[in-house]
Amino acid sequence: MIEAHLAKLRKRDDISAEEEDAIRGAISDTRRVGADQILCPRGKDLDFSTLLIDGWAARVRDLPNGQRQITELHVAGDFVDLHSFTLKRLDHEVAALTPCKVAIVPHERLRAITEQFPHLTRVYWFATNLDAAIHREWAVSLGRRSAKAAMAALFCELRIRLDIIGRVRDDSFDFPLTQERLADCLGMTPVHANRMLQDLRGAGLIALYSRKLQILNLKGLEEVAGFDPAYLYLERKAR
Amino acid sequence: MIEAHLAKLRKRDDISAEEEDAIRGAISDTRRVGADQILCPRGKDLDFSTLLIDGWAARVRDLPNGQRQITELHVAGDFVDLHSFTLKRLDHEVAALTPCKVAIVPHERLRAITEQFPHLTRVYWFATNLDAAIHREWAVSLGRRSAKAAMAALFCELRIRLDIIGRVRDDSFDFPLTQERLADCLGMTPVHANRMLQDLRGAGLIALYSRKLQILNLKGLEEVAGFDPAYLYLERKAR
DNA sequence: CGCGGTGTTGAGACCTGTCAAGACGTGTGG
DNA sequence: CCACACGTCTTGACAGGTCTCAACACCGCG
Repeated sequence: MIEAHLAKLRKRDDISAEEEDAIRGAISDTRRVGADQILCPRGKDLDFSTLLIDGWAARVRDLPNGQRQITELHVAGDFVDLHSFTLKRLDHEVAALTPCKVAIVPHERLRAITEQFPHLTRVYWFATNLDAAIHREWAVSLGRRSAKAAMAALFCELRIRLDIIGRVRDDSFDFPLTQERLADCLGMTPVHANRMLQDLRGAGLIALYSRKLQILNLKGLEEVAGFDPAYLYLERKAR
Repeated sequence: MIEAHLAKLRKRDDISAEEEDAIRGAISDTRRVGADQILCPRGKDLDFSTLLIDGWAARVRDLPNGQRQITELHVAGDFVDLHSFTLKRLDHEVAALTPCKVAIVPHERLRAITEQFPHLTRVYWFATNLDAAIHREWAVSLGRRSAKAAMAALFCELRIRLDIIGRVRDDSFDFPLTQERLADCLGMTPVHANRMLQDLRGAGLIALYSRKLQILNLKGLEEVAGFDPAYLYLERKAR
């Protein structure tokens, strides 16, 4: 059930059998949440974190004027609000983009991990730092990449992250976002997202139909994006 | 010497005398770095982290085409690359914007803290999560705020962060960035940054001359920005 | 006094947003 | 089985925000 999570961790460091047991033991419960439901509310005091077992979720910031910015996408294996363990409350919502299955991990059990498993603590600390690295890359896209390049970069990132959890086949994977939500990731309007998508399709780089994304020319896509996966920290090291 | 750092930590949680000693003991060395020098290189394996004692620094991502995006500004008291402790290398540079004084903290001593001081570990984990929250807010600015609002939001953020370390007087503080670097924070061109600055000045919201920023109408500035300081986690809580 | 970095201003081009209409596709109910 | 409704995708025309290029002003410093 937490295979994707373990795969993600073990991509970057060794996790001992004892640590794996500690992780499994930290889960108190499992839940299902419908699409468009709020997984983690903004602002409220939280006493547990949420591990995404299956489905897609997003960190969402709603603005006073009705606009929204998605600051990160989450897929199976991601601890969508591990940072709430030290922050105690979130500055954003986490929303389910599809029906999701999640595991609940009480903060008291995370706290116990920090008392008893220093290495596992560092591994989870690393995981939140990886989220921050993804945020920085998105800032680069939002600030300095053209709309087309930003979209290409997002697709390159997702291909790697999904590949780690075994959800990519021949550079193809499920991509359940509507164009409107894709636009919310990239800080543009849905209309413009649509046009950029057409550009990428027209250039023979991708195909995206019925929520399946196929990368037809990975090298070309990475070139358009100016993509460098260094920020995903794909090397296995003692943390 | 690390008063600013302690003030920042104690704004969000209690730090015991013993923990304070551990922090002081973790510093191996102190250095001075000139303006425009690189404090922390990108990509290289690092075995120490850098605590900013005095001066301004920035996390910088350089793009192939010569553009740059600053993803966070750092002021005295900030651990500019605490995240390198678990990441082992950085996906960005940290550059000195002014002459800086820094303290060096070897990763082995941080590791010892994670083995011996679980609470202090959580406090530092929190600190990196706070950086991530700032990244998210910048993503909102870059993606969804107008150029003028984004600039206003940055000034609002800096006022609070600098106030925590006692560097604000009557809503005025040193602001040593050139307009070009300000533009690099906001993902715009220097010319446009200049015009937006004029807008804010013209509206009587701020004055910025000879590297001093004075906020003349804080309420108005916050309104223009749509500013909500929730993401700065200004409440003191057991982490 | 001259120089280089920085700040300011203008005109025009370009990218992206806005508004609006229509196409497509899927599920529902008659 | 068809008609319809709704969400989503697509397209066009135009507006507006931001960028580009260029020139000039300002200022601290050697």
